[in-house]
Amino acid sequence: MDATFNNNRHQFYSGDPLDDSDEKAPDSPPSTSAAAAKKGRRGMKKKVVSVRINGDSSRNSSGSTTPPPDSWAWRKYGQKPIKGSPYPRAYYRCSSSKGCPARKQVERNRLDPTMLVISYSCEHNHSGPVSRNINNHHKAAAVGKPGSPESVPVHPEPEVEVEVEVEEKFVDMGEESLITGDEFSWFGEMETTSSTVLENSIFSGCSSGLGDSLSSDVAMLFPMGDNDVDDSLFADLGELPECSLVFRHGGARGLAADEQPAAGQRRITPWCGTTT
DNA sequence: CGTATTTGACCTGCGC
DNA sequence: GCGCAGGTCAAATACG
Repeated sequence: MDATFNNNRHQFYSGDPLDDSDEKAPDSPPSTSAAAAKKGRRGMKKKVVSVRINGDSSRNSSGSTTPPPDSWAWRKYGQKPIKGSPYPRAYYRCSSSKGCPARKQVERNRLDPTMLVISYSCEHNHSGPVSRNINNHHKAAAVGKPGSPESVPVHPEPEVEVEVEVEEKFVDMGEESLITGDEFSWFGEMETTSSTVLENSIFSGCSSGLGDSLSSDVAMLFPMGDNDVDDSLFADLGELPECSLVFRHGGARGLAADEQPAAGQRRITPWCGTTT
């Protein structure tokens, strides 16, 4: 057993982190935490979006440490203070599906504490997540969500159309960059008048990730107008990159002709969703 | 009793 | 090669 003080942790890292990344998928490559961390958590694509929360729907958690409610279930698996940022970063894992490798990082904007920066990172390099179980907590938490994890590498495709106003920063954003999804369904609940979503340049890069279906991340900054979001979790979130696309609730502006789905309306697509 | 959340520790990756 | 930072996992605790 633990020769020293290393309990299961060592067995994970010391033994074969890659193998035990999630649930040990002999067939499937490491696609979750350990894998990402080893492969290149810093090199993996991630979508960063900043959204300003009005403060109405964010309080759904009754002041808990839960980010805006989305169609998926997220479970907090860790929190760490970021150097240089007065605010810590919270790490969430998708518990909607047992094999959902989707992860979410929530932090508070250093410059704008009222804004939440949510980074979505999901990498589906395998087509059979079924074998991948979540941690102990996930084993029971992964339920109650639509979509079959068996064929769905990630979350199901949401059909919630979120109107976001894109600022001039919208450039390389490919169709994949579109934020779609259930994930943003709460968007409409949050800021019905002025939801500002900042999309990091990374976002555009993520679009490629979708095409690759390997790994994509999205981060959203939620402006917490009040304090609905919980103070505990976002008590000290980090800041958002300067190069972020700003989406607005009400009409997409500055969208690329390609990106403009309708008259100023943008469809948010799940970076990692979809596939198929 | 079950589930979710929180804290601590360890490992990996990148930068200098 | 060493150090720093970030990220993830596991276990324990708390709440429903």
